[in-house]
Amino acid sequence: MKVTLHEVAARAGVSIASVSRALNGEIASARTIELVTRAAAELGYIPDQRARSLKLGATRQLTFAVADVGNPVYVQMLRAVEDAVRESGYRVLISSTRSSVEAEIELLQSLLRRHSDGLVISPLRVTEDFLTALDRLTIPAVVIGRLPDDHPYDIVRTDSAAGVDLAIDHLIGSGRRTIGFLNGPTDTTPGSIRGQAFAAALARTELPAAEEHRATAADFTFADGLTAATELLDRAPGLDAVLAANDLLAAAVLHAAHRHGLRVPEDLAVIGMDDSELASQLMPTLTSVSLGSAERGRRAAELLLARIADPSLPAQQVIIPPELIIRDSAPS
Amino acid sequence: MKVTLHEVAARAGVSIASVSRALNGEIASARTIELVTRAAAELGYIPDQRARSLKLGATRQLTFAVADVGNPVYVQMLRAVEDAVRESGYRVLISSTRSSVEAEIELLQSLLRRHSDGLVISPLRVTEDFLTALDRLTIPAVVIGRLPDDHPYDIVRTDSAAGVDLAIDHLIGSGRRTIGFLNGPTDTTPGSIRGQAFAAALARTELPAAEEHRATAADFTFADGLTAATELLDRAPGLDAVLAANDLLAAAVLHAAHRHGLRVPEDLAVIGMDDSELASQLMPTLTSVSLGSAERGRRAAELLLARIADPSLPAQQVIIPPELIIRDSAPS
DNA sequence: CTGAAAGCGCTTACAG
DNA sequence: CTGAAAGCGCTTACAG
Repeated sequence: MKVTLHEVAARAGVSIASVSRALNGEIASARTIELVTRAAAELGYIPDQRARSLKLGATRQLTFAVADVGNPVYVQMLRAVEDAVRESGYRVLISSTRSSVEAEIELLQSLLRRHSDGLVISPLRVTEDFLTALDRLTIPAVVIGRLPDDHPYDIVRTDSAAGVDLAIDHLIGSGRRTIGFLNGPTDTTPGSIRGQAFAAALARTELPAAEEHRATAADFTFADGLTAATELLDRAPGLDAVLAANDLLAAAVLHAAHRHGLRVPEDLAVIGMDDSELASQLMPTLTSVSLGSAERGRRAAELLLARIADPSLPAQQVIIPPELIIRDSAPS
Repeated sequence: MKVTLHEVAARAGVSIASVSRALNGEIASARTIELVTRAAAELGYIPDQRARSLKLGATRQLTFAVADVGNPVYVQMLRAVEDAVRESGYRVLISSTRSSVEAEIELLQSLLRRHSDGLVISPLRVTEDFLTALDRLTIPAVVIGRLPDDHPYDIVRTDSAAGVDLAIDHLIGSGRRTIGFLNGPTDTTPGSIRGQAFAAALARTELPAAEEHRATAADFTFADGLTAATELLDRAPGLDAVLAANDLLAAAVLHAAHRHGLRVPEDLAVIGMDDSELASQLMPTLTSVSLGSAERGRRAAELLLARIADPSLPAQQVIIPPELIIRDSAPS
């Protein structure tokens, strides 16, 4: 038997308007508050979110869209988002888009149904269709990543090119001379940026920058990384270091190296990117470029809350600097 | 500028009732359908989920509550739940309860606000308060795990005791004689069951079953596992195998073994439980007891959908048998 | 087949 | 301070 405002009002002997006011801290007499509070408690009244939301125009739900729940980098982001948002009484809806633009666009369309008050999205591929769908959105969105300049969204991103530089400098500094790169798909934002950054970093040095020192995995996953890493080590036996575009790909390099009889870090130094929890779980522990995933999550959530509070705010761009976390796979 | 039924009705020159019927495939003339469909398309009309939900009593949202988004076992469960539910047009809301009973109870209470039509929950600790909150729920819930017998919920669980047996038999079969156990907190359901199963399994054999061969991590995490595993190997240097209560703890054993100068599997065989994605990412790859997490997720989602469709269904209990997945950390 | 009306459960001007 | 009423955007008996 459902208990609504009416039941509480009847029990308290007041109108439903008074119940609503008393419960929401609006103006009400002490006596009303007393009666209503007791009646509500006795009946175990809980306001219906949907009705409230319909009336108020806000759902108190935020959506956080990630490309792949299996990628550990999102774990920290998600926790940070939840923490930043908890105080404000929002619930966080996680949506896993499976690295598919279609799924992302579908999500954006479903958001038009107004089940969320805001969106934090970390798109892997920024296509025209994606941008169109994003522009159609009727709720605020914060993008973790990059967007063409003419799209006025709040953006939180890292400087992964600088991150690549940190990694390369570290490898060179520790005496490595033939550095390979295992990238993810280059039609993704991170794949494209990191790939270019790697080429640029090598170009600044005297080091060999052969095409066969680079490989591209079909996706940013361990399984695809394993295939590509095996190929890479087959093809370029002279490598003494490999930078991988994320930690899952780096884990794959560790495995491929082992199969090729290479010791890490003695024969081959390996560096990942993301500094996810996986980095310390691997063996040897993984030197990784932290791209501030927790920080990005936190800042994105804050920007979103700020924009929900005041939609007229100018769009902001926050850049989180990368940091090299040195562990055993590529020591000093 | 918001477009509602009224705008579509005005443009199509019909009543809002007709718009609703035409759009929902209710009875309507071909001409009305034609007019309405076009008007809706031209205006980019998207029905408001909240209003629909309020009227219909259903939100088309399901909640999936996991203890820790950082635990890779939930990745497969989540994917399976999403897949099983996709066809039915439900959105899956992931809630991360951070291994805290309080957070779980808070979640159950928030569910009373009716933002979800159903819940799949995998509780770590089944306390009285938890059960009370579960019983108060006004929407169907499916539990992944165990519950006292007198609670008539749909349950999907594995037989982790049988899983422990598989692991022990495998270790004995491959010549191990001094088997340690790294458990998670024993006040959790899995911790308690797996701990007892380990004791029982050893009791059936001739093997030594000393108290100092067992250790308990403060939580089912890598970090807590590392502390406990290090202690265990310090205290019991004679072990030739360790079974860990999940894959994260097993990863910790791998690290602790390395620090103790033990080779895996030569000096120490290691087996995990869950057969999560982490198992093949570790090095050596981890032999692990699959507890059918994807299957549990899928079955739980199916039970939930069935119960939403027909709340009068008798409560079911589904048991997924475990399976040993042999990899390098404990080969045949 | 169609429209006017009621109602899902709330919140909030508006009178009093 | 309080209550009656309107309305958020839908769906669906009920007449016609």
